[in-house]
Amino acid sequence: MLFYNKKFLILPNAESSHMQFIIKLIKKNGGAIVKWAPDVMKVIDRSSIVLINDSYVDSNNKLKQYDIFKRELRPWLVTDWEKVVDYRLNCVNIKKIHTWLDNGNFKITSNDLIETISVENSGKRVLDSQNELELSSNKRLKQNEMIIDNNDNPIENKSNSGESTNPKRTEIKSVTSDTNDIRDNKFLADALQILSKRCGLKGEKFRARSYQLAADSILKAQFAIKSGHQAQKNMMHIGPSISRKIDILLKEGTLPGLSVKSEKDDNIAYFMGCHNIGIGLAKKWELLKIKTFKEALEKQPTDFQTTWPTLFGISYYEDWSRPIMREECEEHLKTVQDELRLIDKDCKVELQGSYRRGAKTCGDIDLLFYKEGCDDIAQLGKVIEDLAISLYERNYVQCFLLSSSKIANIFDDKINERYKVAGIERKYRKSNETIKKLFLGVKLPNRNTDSLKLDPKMKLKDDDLFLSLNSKAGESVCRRMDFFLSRWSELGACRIQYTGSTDYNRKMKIIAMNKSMKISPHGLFKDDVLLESFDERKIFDILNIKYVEPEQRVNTVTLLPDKIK
DNA sequence: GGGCCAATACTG
DNA sequence: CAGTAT
DNA sequence: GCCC
Repeated sequence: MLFYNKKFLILPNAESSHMQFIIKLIKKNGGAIVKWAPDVMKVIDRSSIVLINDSYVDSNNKLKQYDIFKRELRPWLVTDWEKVVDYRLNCVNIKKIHTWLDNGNFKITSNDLIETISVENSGKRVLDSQNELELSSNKRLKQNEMIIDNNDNPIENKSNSGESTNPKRTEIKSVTSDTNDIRDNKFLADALQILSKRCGLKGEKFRARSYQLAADSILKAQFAIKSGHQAQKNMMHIGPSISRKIDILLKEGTLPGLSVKSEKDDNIAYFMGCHNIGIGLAKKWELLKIKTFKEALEKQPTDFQTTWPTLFGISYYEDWSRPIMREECEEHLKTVQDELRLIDKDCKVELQGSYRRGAKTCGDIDLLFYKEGCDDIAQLGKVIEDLAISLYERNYVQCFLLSSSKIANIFDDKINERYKVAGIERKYRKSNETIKKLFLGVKLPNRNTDSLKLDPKMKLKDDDLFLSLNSKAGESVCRRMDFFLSRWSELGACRIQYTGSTDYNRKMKIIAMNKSMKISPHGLFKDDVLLESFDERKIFDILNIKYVEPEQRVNTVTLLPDKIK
């Protein structure tokens, strides 16, 4: 067992078939492959070995073609790569595997070590493990954890007599692992996630959700999964079908057709990457053999003639799928705050969404506006409308995705310009007078962005570039910003809603339902009687959920009770 | 077999 | 109402 | 696809 007790990471990715071959060699000789996933830094240590693809190593054992190397890294993992550099982990050419095997001797000399260059001098970055990394875009996949007091579950609700111990807890401990590694669970979860995505593209959203929930509970499992039966017995969201698939995955290492990519799925995914294009339109266009937005405009102009936000969705397709560093979010907040002070000095604004959950990168910027003592949404609506218009005139707001008659007055020109470029007729629709929220595209003035690379899957096709307003290298990137309003009396409920995550909110709502209550941004209700809406903590209290800070309200890997059987 | 989070805004 | 968004 |  040449590689016994050794952990290997493969970079920039381990997806090629040659890499699969090497992985098999390593495993056969007792080594462990660390999956290059968002939580990778929790798994590896200083003795871990980083194997770098030969194509990126030159004859002097230095990294070469660094740009391409970085591009091959999943974009949301670039910061983890920086940590590899910071930690000075041992990096060697992956070819060394063969040398070691040939010599029957595992040894790294200083000559073998690859020189890693420092990536960015962002000295303020903290090496904590509590980071949340998210994909951008509105249809993002998330995999994280949420902590809800486990004294709340339907079973206890039915018989809320004696205090019960949690049988699941002890059971987990008794199933402790043997030879398998808990980290191998990640492999199963990854496979299920691919299936989830695939179902999502087909529009089978509940099936997709099932796979996602199954993947999440596998990720949170405290023991190594050794069989489908074991998983089904001990965990939520794993039924007969997924149980069978787990067995196949454990035995064969893959599932039939798992890695087969379909062009159809790719096309649908391409369209759905655009704001305002959902599964319905995407499928329709795919059915019509449409491959690009250009073709869609030609063949289906009616799908655009009133929905001008779609045109901006195409125009900013790439910019809007780039992750945003949280530091940039803070700059945006400041910009908005400065302008807000001029319009209504009593109105307050704060960041919500993934920023408030402590994410290092965010998909968009969610801002919540409120004013002490003010429950008048119409009044607040006017404030954010004026605010957005001022910011538009100052060239900070680039576009609106919701409108009002007042906004239409100043913004119609830009809409018409887009229609002209798109080459289709616009059909007008009447605008509303009042506003309750706004969706915007915004840009910081002359800011040299951005260390965060665009996911190659999110590139506009060449045929669609004629509509692009995306930033070029070195230019400021357009970001999606949402304005939401809260009545003063409902601030707590609103903060819960807009802080999320979506999955956290879902579970919270299920808990409320199980107590015959309901929760919305307007508050926590029982029989339509308001129980609480102002105080975030009180809402948690009444629901009998332990209050957790936003950082812990990330999704799915939950402390809700597991299946009790 | 029915439901899978709730509420709200906007359009065809 | 169905679809897309938050 | 899973849960009730």
